[in-house]
Amino acid sequence: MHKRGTSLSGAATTAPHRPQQNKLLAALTAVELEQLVPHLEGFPMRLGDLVYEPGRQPQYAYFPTTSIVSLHHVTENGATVETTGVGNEGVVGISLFMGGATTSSSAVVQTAGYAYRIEHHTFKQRFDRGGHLQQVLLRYTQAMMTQIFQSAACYRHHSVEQQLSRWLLATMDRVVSKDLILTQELVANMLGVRRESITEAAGHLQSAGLIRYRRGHISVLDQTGLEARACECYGVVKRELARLAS
Amino acid sequence: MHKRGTSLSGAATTAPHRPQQNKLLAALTAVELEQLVPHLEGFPMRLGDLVYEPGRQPQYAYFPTTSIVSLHHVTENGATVETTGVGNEGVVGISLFMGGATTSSSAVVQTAGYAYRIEHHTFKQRFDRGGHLQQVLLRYTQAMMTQIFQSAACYRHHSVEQQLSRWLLATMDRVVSKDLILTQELVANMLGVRRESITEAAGHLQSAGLIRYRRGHISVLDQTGLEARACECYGVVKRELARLAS
DNA sequence: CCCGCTATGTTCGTTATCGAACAGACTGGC
DNA sequence: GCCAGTCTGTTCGATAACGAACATAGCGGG
Repeated sequence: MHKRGTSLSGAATTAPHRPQQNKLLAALTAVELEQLVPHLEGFPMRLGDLVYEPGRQPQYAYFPTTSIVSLHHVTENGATVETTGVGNEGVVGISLFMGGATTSSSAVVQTAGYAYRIEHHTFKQRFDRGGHLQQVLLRYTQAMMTQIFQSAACYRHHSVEQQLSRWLLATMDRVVSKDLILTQELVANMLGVRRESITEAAGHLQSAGLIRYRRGHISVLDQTGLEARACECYGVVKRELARLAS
Repeated sequence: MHKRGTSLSGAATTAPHRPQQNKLLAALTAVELEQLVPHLEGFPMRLGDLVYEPGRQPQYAYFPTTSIVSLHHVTENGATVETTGVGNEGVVGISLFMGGATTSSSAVVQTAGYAYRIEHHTFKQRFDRGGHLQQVLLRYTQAMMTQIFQSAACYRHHSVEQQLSRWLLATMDRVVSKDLILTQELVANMLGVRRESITEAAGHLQSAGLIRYRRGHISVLDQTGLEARACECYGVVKRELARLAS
């Protein structure tokens, strides 16, 4: 009586995660995706997990769906900066198909969630076939480069408060919830500034009514207002990502 | 005995410019290079020439031989930073094969000299054939990303004097002469700092006997000493370029 | 050979960020 | 319900880089 639905409908409604939640995978043709799916392994990403270590050959590429991974650069004396964040719009593991084997960056899970991962040989193999998959990946790589260009300019010329605003907005765009789970210390490491500078900047944004935060949480209250405080970098990167994704 | 070589050796010694002076072209197989040569056009690069304009579709890719091109990012209020320099180790026009069409950067000739250029359709076509050319270009792209990662960290964490040292060393590596033709104003734009800051830093380096400069010229006197003053970024990028070029 | 342009030098006060040190407050686990 | 550990708030002085204004000096074209 009930339950006459084929297994498909049941599966579709109950499946909590699908590869298509990642925009790069979603951009593939049906055929390509189908061929790739057997090699994709759902993988939980826990906050703080070290996905890539600089100088080591990575074994997998990761397509985040609900998680966010942060790519970092660490200087000799331990100071860090985020070079890019990767959410469901991208992939972690560019170097696997670019040919360099190792990366100079480390990759850390910044927001817990899910990702699909693929073994590096298979990944490279599929990339080398050319076609749409290659095109999608290269375009994304270029979008990533734009992000880094912009970040470099931003680090040089914009204030901590502007950068914080920008970073919060960019992170919001990658998650569903309006509540980000992270400490000020963590954000400080992302932006490569002191924790106190974040406290101060966040204080300003809060008294302006743009965000609200408590121990370990930050919520954006007024996205538009925050955009006005942020530097142009946010908009530039967002538009470029949209342009290259189309 | 020796010289049993034919006309080839003669041509090699008299030709003032050869595509092989560019390391990427030199890394190609003989066959690939031969197929590419008919499409390569020798091209003089004059100081200050605007090679690429942000947002415009470039018509050529450029393989510098003796020239240096600087990729810039310009912020809304006109402030600039160099994101990468491209000399004979690279190519200007990544976006042509990455698929994004336009670039967000502008490219300016920083040191006059020579380059070989190739029309963008042909370039893309050759790239899409895969093979060694593609591999070489992608590897270079990755090296370029490393440079930008490092620059971002550098802009955040290192002093103007360190950055100036680094930049001078990197530039020296790309030219034959020990005498760089550039003003302090120009260098300031590269590093995204005030001209006065460069005057000050250069003054220090000069009194330490590491460099010598006069109106429009800077010469490096003590490369090793300069490396000691520079931040790690110089060495990191140099090693990575070497690694990925091999 | 001189004039004007442009590059460099120098000064001043101002600002953002740093670095260190410590106080207070929240939260999760027992 | 308490305690330990961690996160946040606040202070202080130090410093690097900024912004503007002006002085000097070298170079190249007429």
